Amino acid sequence: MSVLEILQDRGFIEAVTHEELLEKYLNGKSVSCYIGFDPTASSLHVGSLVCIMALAHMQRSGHRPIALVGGGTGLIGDPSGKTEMRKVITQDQIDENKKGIKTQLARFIDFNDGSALLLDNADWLTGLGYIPFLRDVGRYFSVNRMIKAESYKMRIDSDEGLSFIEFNYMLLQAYDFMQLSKTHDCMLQMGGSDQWGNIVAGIDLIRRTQNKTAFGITFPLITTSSGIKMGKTHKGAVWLDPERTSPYEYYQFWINTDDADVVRFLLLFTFLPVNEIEKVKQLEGSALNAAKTILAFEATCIAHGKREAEKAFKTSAAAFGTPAVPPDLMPSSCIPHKSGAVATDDSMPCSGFDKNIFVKGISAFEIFAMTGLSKSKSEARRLLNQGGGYLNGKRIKKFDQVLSEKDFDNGKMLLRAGKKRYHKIVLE
RNA sequence: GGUGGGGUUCCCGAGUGGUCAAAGGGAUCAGACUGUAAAUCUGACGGCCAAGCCUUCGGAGGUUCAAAUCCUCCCCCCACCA
Repeated sequence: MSVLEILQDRGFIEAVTHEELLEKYLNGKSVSCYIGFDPTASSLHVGSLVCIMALAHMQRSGHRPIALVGGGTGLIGDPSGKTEMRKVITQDQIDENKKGIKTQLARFIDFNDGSALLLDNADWLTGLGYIPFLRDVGRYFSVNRMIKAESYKMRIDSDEGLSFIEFNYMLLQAYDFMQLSKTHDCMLQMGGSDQWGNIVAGIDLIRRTQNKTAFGITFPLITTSSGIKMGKTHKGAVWLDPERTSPYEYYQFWINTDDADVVRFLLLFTFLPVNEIEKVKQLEGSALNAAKTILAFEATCIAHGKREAEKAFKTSAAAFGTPAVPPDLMPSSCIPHKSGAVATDDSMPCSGFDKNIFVKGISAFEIFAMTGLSKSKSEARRLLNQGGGYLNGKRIKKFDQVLSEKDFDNGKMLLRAGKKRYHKIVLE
């Protein structure tokens, strides 16, 4: 089965250029393909996961993925599909962010022995001379066509407008593609659907300058079925960096997937065989929870490793009850299928507090603010007043209920905000 | 450079001297219902030593008993013209 079919079956494909030729190109031999990553943040998040998984599939099919960090273009900011101008960031920040990105990509893609590459377009962009660039590259771009491009439309029409520096972004990305085609024989660029314009621009440039055919694939923008952009929660983005989003939170993010999204997400965000995932379609109602558990486990496993996935699984079992995962449901998953998994709370968010605080006694709302379950004391009061605070599973009746040593069991105390957010307190 | 229009709480967006911590919507959070689902309903939604106090309406001053609202200067954005 070809990669293209795999990607197709799994729902990665939004659009491709010259499909038949591409199919041939990919089947003939091992080729290179690239996706650009924006280094404006020090960590990738769930929103980039489709791209990352696509590269991983490419690698699994014997091709060589190239992750291109936009160290050069990051100094500009891609306006495609954006309503606002991107903040321009400094070189130092970019260098810093690049490191983080590589570490995270390495969990999904094997960079050993050149089987995948991480490149930075700063290497060839920052030294470009303006006049030569205009002459060699700029001449091939029609402004008439650019201003009609869908990706610029939003900005052209908006009040904010589009600055010239941003307008150039397309040329630079096209130049990247051309550069990679020359230096790494990389004739395939992939990206989110907002990248279509930029990708096609690169393909055109390669055709005009080298008379060669290059290819492009775009992925759909993944939204949840409620129409929200994938990967956002009350805390903001869901990061791939375990320091920013702990494996437990990551697991929780996935297990809270909408019913309607489970199959789609299993296909996109796990490597489980398509035919096994197909069976999930027959599940209804609460039976889907088992599928969500597998989704969460697999996704966590890929991003953070099996150990962390198991810890998150057990911790969730301790908090929410052990889920029944039928053995015949997606048997390829390495989730503990058999029941009897031990529920522990290893990876539950936890803080240690000085014992004296509880010897004296402390108001519940203060503790909620201190643990971060609530952002401020006001918020904590509100939460508790509305009956959203729980101590060891029992609702806290008054916002200033005093917590003391008596409330500890075996040296620990379990707080909960709302239905899902737990926090463990231990004495130091 | 000229002329006109703008910058409001997470976002959109009302508000043009007191009744404004600021309408409405979205997002978010909690409660009920549930399956750690969706939808729905209810409530909350700046901070704090909490029936009170403090800080917010681009920035800095000023007028006034009282300003997001009036005046002055500055910064930024947009449109049209050059």
